[in-house]
Amino acid sequence: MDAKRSSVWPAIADDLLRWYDAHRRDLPWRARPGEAADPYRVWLSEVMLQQTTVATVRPRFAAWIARWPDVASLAAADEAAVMAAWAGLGYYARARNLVKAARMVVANHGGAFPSSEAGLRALPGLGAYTAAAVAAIAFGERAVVVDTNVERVVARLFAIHQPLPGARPAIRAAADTITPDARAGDFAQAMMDLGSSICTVRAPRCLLCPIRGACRALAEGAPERLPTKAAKRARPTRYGTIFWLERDGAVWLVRRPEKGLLGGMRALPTGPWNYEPPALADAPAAAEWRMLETRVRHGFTHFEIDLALAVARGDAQGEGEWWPIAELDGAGLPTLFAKAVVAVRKEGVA
DNA sequence: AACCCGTGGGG
DNA sequence: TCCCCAAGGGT
Repeated sequence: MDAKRSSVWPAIADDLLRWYDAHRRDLPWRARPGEAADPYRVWLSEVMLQQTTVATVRPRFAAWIARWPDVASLAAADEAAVMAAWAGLGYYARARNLVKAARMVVANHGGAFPSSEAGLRALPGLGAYTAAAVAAIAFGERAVVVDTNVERVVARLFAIHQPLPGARPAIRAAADTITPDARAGDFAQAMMDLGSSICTVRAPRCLLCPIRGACRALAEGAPERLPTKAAKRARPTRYGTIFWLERDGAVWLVRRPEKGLLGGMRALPTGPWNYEPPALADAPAAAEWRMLETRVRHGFTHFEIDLALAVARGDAQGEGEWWPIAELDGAGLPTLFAKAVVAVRKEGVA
């Protein structure tokens, strides 16, 4: 580890920080200039922003802070309530790890976040990026912060043509050479602001870029072609059945297994998800199931699912809970099942 | 080292 | 419509 190495290209950091001082975005989790950052807010925002857009996170961050304003309150929270509060944000392991990490901070660190990159990296849900980002932004440590924005900016700045993900080590090494000792957090956020507003994926606004003079990809003439990426695999379609079992104005909900897809989330029962057309296997009850006309299609990262909707009235078997249909909005269902609820409300159970 | 893990918006 | 993408992490 060479955590205290100064940048090789100080002029790049200087130009970028000057630009940042004039154009920085005003974001709810960002401390005002001169104010101390709150590690809890920095951490929470970084986790929410993992693979998730600023526009999506903005309102969710505010609601979360209103409910759990500090680590101690989150550590004391009921995990099911936390999972429900995360519903719709996706990548639900983030919510499970949020609770685990908060409890570790309280139990093992006296309620204060570790300030070193290595200490942060030991908490669940903090990988290389997030640990570096929190160390830099919340604690001012010099850390090499590489997210997808920084990858793009650096790949262009140094004209790294090797495809991702193979290019990651080279990109990180290059990022290290421009990371300054001072204002590490501002530098990281400046790189991300630059990537999101100037050095964009499709049509970079190079005329507005504060470091265009140093950009080798611009000199080569086609910065928008970098970074290059390995080809992606096709997304297969799977099929399955969602079961809507109703009794006395309530519907039968289950909790999905902790690990795997939508892990730990409240859900409608489903059968197995196969590459064949759906059947009534694994129904939560022996009842007179009726198939609705509407089907639910939903895309995940690596496959698409096409689900039939089976509805019935009757008693349930196994583990689960009756949930008042009128209060389903508060159940914290992932989007896939929220779509099913809309479909059932439209067609009715009869 | 691949693969798994959600969702909503933009072009 | 369809594809790509976003302040990635875990295994």
